[in-house]
Amino acid sequence: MEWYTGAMSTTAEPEHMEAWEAVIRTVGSLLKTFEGELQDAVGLPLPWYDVLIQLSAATDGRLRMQALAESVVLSRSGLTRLIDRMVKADLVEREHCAEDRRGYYAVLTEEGRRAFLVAKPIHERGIHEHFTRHLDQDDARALLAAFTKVRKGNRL
Amino acid sequence: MEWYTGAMSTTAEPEHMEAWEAVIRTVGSLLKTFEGELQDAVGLPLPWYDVLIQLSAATDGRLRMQALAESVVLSRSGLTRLIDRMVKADLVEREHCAEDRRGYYAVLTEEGRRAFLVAKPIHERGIHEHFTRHLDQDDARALLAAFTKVRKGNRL
DNA sequence: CCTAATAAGTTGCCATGACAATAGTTGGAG
DNA sequence: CTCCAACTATTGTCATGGCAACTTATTAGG
Repeated sequence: MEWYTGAMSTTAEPEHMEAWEAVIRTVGSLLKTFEGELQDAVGLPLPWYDVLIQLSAATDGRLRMQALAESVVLSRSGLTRLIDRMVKADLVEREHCAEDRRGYYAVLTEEGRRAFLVAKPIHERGIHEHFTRHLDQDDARALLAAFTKVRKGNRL
Repeated sequence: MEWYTGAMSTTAEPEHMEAWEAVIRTVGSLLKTFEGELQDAVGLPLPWYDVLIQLSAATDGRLRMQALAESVVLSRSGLTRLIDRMVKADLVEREHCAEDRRGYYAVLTEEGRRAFLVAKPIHERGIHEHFTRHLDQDDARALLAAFTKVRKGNRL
């Protein structure tokens, strides 16, 4: 279907466009803020924290590189280097996969678990302070509903 | 661009945290999609397009580097390099600022205006296809309202 | 005025991430 | 079986962005 050809493309739904604009600018700024807070408080970059979250949520604190890359939304090569750094920092270990010898697991170390437990409340406070504090229950519900629709619509 | 989910909350606002997670995940994927579409169709990276938007919206198609850096959410040095590339591509010119000789304007060239006019409908169609198409008027309004609150609350 | 403090942009240097090519592994078709 | 296509992860190379130092210009204080 082509309802968005011709005149539509030059005057496309100003209210929707405005919403998107507000979303990306705000999210961009918030991410910078959160990155700074985590860095200052625990010396942990946000991508590291994201890996810690994913591994902490996984059974046995381990995930295949593949799965981790998808949940972190980072390229495979990007994740390889990220894990390299975290291994060097003793937060994560690599473990050869027994069933499929092509694969590797990234596994949380004790140090990694500790770092996560320290970082988590700090980051959550940041989210509250800069994001959720400004929203009431209806806002949050509407937001969640809208973004869920978009995700499903794009099969993400 | 980097897209990191917050932790699932154990605190008092699971619905808010969930909303943030949905936002950040969805936005991350959408940005990758839009970047790819723009790149394929016009060979234009998303940050370039963002600069073109800002300059097109400004009077005389010109903005101080400082102002541009803020609206694009990039550090000053980052913007310097971005503008360097766009100058090399003839989309933008630098112009010495008369009132304050420390300053520079980034100014749209004719080529820049044309590139913007080509890219704009493509990008807007992408936004429609992957984002706004899945939202009704109420969703869009709620979204805009919520993110506006957050922005004001953070003085962004 | 003249000097110190501040501001606007740029540059050096480094960290991070993407893309393409590569090595090792698996599994299926003939 | 064997060979080849597909898959997992890593590596080489390069582009991009940030921080801190620096240059040049403006402003404030005495």
